[in-house]
Amino acid sequence: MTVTLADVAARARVSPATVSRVLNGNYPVAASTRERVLRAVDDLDYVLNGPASSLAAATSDLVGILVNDIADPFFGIMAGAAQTQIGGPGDGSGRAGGEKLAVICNTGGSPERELTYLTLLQRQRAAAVVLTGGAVENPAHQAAMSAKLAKLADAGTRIVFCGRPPLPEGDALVAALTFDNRGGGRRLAEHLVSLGHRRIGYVAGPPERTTTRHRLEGHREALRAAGLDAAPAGADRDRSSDDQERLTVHGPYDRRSGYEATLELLRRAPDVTAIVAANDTVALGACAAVRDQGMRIPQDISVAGFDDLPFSVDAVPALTTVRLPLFEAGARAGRLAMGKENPPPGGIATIAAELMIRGSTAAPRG
Amino acid sequence: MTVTLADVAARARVSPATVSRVLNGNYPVAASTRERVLRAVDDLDYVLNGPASSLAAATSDLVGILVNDIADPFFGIMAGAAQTQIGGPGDGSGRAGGEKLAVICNTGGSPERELTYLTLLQRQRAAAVVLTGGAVENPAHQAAMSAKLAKLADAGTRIVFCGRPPLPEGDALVAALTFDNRGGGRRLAEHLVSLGHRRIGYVAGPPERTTTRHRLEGHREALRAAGLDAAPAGADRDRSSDDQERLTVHGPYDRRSGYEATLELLRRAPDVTAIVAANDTVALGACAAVRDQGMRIPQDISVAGFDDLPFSVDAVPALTTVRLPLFEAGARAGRLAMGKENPPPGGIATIAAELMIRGSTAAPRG
DNA sequence: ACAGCCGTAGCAAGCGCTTTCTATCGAAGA
DNA sequence: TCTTCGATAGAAAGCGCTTGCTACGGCTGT
Repeated sequence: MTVTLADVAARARVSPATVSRVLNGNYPVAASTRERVLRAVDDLDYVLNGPASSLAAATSDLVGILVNDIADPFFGIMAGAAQTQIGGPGDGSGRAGGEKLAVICNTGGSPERELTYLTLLQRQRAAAVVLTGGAVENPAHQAAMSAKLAKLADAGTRIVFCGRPPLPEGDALVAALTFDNRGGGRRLAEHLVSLGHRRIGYVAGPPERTTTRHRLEGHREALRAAGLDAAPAGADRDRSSDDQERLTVHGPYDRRSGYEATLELLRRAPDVTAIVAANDTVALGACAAVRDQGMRIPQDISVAGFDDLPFSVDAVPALTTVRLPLFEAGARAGRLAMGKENPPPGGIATIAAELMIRGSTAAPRG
Repeated sequence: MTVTLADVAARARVSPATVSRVLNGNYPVAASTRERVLRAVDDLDYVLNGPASSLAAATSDLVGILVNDIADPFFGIMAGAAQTQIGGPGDGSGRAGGEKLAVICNTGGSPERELTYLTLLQRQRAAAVVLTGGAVENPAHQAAMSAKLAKLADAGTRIVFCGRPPLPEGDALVAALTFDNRGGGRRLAEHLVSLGHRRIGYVAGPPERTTTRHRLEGHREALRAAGLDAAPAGADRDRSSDDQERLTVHGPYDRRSGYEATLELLRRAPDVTAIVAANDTVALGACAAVRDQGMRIPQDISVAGFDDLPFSVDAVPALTTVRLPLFEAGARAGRLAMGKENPPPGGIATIAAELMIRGSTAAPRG
């Protein structure tokens, strides 16, 4: 029924070994022979049997890309970019050059699913794995991840982190590209402070994620540097951090959560003059909430986001945010996964975040 | 080095066949034996060799999901939804129930890459393939796709279309879920007409895509029904379709194209009172262009989109659009791919599109 | 003119798993 | 008590491909 290597070999009047070598191009084959084989492949419409090939060669051409939420452009952009570097141009039949199959795995942010996908990829003897986005800061899970990744690396799978800090004991990893979330958070807060804001609300992501923590840390760093971590006049100095807590509301990285958290924030601290959101999607929700409360942006309250997703510039007013070069980072991660690019010195590179000042932030009134 | 089935068998003091049967759970194995095997699997940290398994069983647990642009939430949402139905909960090791590996393949809208990915999936003996989004209307490519899909189907791969019309000779397909783009386009135009608009610009997608054509056809259908396909007073009746052409500008489905096409449209026909965009992303660009021309939405000009992506409700003013149940459709496609759900009668189901009237459309002035 | 090589092609042994067919054991039926 | 059958387990034959090693010419060098 299906055409096998042997069929091609028979038609080309050569041995299966020769056909294999023509297809893999890693062994000298006379030009005339090669041509004959290629013609036979074409005539028979032969398609390599991937599993058989992977089994015999002990490696596969699968590259896994793990994302937290593929419906979120933040991940979509990175994954798409990575894929451009992975799925080669392809020649249709036979096996092309460095052509690999990039597979995007949607963990939904769940640690279990993350591990499950890693096992699935391990089972497939994946050539590489790219882990994108923030990690969950749970010691047990991190340990499990480390162990799993070590096993993958042992089996020859290349590991690349993209926009994700390397694991504490980042032994076996090939490369890590991490975003300067802390620096971005800091610069954003500095911007607001310099505009004159003193009470700044923060709509944060889920507390257990590294991304959330880093952005928030940068934010608070800036406030502290500006002497703004103190509680309002008259309050006990020791309560300053409590106050910061009050100005921070956590929730998932989605629009709805941004809306609700902002409402909650406005209830808790009606005197905030600016709101920083965990990311642009959340910021959109925050904007909606602010407006629904009858306030104008930025006249009554400033709002800022993070990531600079494509839609952010089209928000009205355009969203002040921190630009992360998602496409570039994803592409680079893809190249690293393919071994097309050398890992950065030390295995880890920090990618700069650029402050984009737009219309949604302004000096507070008065 | 790596643990194999045989190692597990040795440790559990059973034959490899028994281990295989325990893992696959499709053959009676005494409870005590099963337990012993499972313990051995655990002790040795055994992970099934996917390629070997696929080779022997002649099927794999890969399910391919083809998308045009994974950075676009339109596809991200569908793909993510499909994946929720495909990647089972997973039990970590061994082989879980209906657990499959969903792989998202980003074609970038390129016909060649689409075929390449199909070949790659064929090579992997994928269990199913889900094709999402509009197809390119090129006879040669469609023929190639038909042939490829027929071959895949022959090999036992299930084929599901999601938001994509079935191929002309849709023989081997299992199921097709198509969006009522035409109906949506029609209702949207009817809405604008009923508001009193007479000159409606259309910022369309790439001309060769089915989605583009269907939406545009629906649009023009409604205009025709309203007697608006005629050229402006005084013009030759025969030129009416020329006029429609003038009111239509094609471009890629992205924000930037929406911006530029709108500028072009405004130049060509400064008298339009409403602009319908190919989709929400394009609509955002259109809004920006309109505003940059110093016009207000909807007072000076109405703007509408298509898809109802999450950010659309947050645009200012909120975008009138046509809601497509992307998540539901994606999930259903996933279920169909898994064989968890029966295909619709006739193999093809049309999914309704709902008009969402929001603030970006209003009656024209005067 | 002969040994030694280089350039090619073939042989055959797996890669690790699934599955058909066969064997075995104990209990139930005659 | 002996046969029959159901429930389990094992033996072994591949699945289709890769690759180390061998084989075979024709060249080159002496």
